[in-house]
Amino acid sequence: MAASTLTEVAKLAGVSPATASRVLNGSARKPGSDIAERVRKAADSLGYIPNAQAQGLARSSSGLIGLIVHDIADPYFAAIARGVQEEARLQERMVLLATTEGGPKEEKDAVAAFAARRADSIVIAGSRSKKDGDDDANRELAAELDRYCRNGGQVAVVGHPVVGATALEGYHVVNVPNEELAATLAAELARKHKGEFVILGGPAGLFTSDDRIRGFQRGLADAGRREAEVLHHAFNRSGGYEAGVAMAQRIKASRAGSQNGPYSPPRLCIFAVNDVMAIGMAAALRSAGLRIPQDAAIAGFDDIETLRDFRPELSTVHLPLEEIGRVATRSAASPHHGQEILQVQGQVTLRHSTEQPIL
Amino acid sequence: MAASTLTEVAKLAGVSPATASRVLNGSARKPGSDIAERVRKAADSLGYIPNAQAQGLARSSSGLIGLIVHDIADPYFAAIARGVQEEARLQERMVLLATTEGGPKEEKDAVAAFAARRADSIVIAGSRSKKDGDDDANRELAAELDRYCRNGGQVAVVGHPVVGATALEGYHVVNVPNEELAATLAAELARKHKGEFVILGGPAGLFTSDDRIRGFQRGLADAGRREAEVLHHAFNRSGGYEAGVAMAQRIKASRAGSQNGPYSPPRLCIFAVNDVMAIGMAAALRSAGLRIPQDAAIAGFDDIETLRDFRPELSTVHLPLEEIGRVATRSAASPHHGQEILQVQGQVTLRHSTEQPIL
DNA sequence: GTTGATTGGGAAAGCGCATTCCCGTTGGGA
DNA sequence: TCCCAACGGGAATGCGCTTTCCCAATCAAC
Repeated sequence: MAASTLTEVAKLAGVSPATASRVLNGSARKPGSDIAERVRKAADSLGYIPNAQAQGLARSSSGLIGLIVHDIADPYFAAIARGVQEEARLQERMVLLATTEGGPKEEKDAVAAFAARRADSIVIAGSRSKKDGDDDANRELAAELDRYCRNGGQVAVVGHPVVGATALEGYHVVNVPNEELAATLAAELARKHKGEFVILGGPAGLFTSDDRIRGFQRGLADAGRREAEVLHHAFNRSGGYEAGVAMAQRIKASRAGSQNGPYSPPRLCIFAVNDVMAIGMAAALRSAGLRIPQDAAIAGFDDIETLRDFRPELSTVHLPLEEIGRVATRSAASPHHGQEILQVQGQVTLRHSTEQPIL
Repeated sequence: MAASTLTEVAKLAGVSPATASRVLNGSARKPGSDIAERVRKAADSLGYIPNAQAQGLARSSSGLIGLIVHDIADPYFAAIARGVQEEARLQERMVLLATTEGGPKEEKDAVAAFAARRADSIVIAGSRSKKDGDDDANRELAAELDRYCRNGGQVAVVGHPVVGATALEGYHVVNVPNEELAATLAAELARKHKGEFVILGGPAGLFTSDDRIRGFQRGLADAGRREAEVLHHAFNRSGGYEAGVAMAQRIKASRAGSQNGPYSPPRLCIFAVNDVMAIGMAAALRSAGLRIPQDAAIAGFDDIETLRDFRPELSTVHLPLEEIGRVATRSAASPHHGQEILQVQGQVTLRHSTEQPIL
């Protein structure tokens, strides 16, 4: 038995398909209550489920929201996805998921796929990047997005405007003040921490990472501190761990070199551009026998919920991730004239991982 | 400018829509190469993107996979979702996401929505439950699933057959040996741990939770140990934390009561039915000043990746979550005659949180 | 050279629904 | 009582695509 159609319902109820449609799928015209009742009963008895594809075709809109993330298992994206999902439910739409591992090529494909499905709006949560060799793909991505917008689609981007987007109509940007927050974090750390700083960044060219690095350096400079060395590693836990292995050796070496004096060399403060990298770093240092914050201070960024139970508690910058997802999705639902820019607030949150060791 | 259509492409290329369709959208019949070339060029110059809704309508299949989870931000579900997503990409399909908070009513709605969108298959990752008052909703869910299957849909369920499902055609069950693994865990713990056991479960009626509780009790019994007390709390971190607050008091009280003797009362071993509950419990105990594993041993279930960096390292049962997602999705893609049952393997993994304190 | 098989393209019929347009009824105002 | 407006329902069209069916042309075989 194939799924029953509107026509079958209409026939059973003894009315025309038009009337059945009006009764069942919220039209402006409301048929008489007796007829409506009959139709509804017929639909019920047949177990009628409207064919969303046909509906979408007819009214050219799909009730779909496309969500683009790097990796749904990354808690950062998972949190945003939850916000998107919540808001989607309010809008009575469904979320279509695409993961891209951060590649512009994959992002372009995802946008095309969403466009093909006539998604009402697209939320891009994954940060864009500008690596060498990505130029072409980025251009294509921008072209694809422009086309999507010209066709009436709405695009909400988290964190950063799309590079090279020419059409402004239909673009919504949820601006995350990465740079400012990183600067504030640097300022606060500089006040308490007198040693050197090292920045553990993602791949060069990744906007989110670059912004946070730039902000942190600026904060250091404003506090009259030297520019920090920058390490580039993968934007995930492994990247942090890998960096941590090297870092541990370095810390130990520098200690060994100054064994003659009564004071150990000044403690390093490591700023990882996101929490999972910070955790990777911390894990590597710990397994090398170093203690945090005694042997090195560590700060992250994002304030991932699952990591709140990590010890020592991680100093970080709180970002309202779910809220970001909600805001992006909401804004994309209400077509705005011209490009819309939304702000969200973050909050520097110092915890135990950057505390002063008690001497 | 609206998105261009197949007809427009055909017109520009000077062929019929039928031919254009055959060229662009993989049909069995391959038009001549010169014509194909012309069509492809036309499509390219117009930036043609096939309308997936129309395609879906015409060939009555959508290229969509519906995924049902309780909460996408829960790392357990996020990991499964990643597996689903990976496999979906291989199948060249997209993932439609629905979150239900575990409510049968919401699950039914999600299934209906997927059916409306003519999803090719549905993966249900969230465990079903059988609480009082859920009976009606569960029946409706089963009915909805049955209908979906009768209409040719494929359903893959993780962990547990759907209660009350009558149609067997189109059902795939990825069987997670929760009970056996919990029993093994209990056996291994019983060998090392001589004190009392307490089980921290989810809400009564939640299958996953109930299975693990039952298995653990069986394991204890087989080892000749007393049945463990069972606590029921929310199936997430807060539930664990809440239970932990009470537990901390209890442990302290029992200590105070036996201050006269030289030995402190035997250490408790707490089995939480999932990792996030275990973490919540651990956090609560810790903030009450208790140490793990010295003051209480804790074990979880699932082996959530993000929690690997938690200290003390959590004893748990490893589940190949991504693999589970992949397997479920793969199996749902290949219509099976009758009900298909798949097995996945878990692995008891003892770590520091249940180690013997050094006396 | 004729016939039958095969190929390659087009015309047309849906897929299931929304919606416009049309027509028959009814109700109210003059 | 008559006319016009408003209403309530149905027929028909089209959304964009796939696919069946049909037809003309080409080819091989006899």
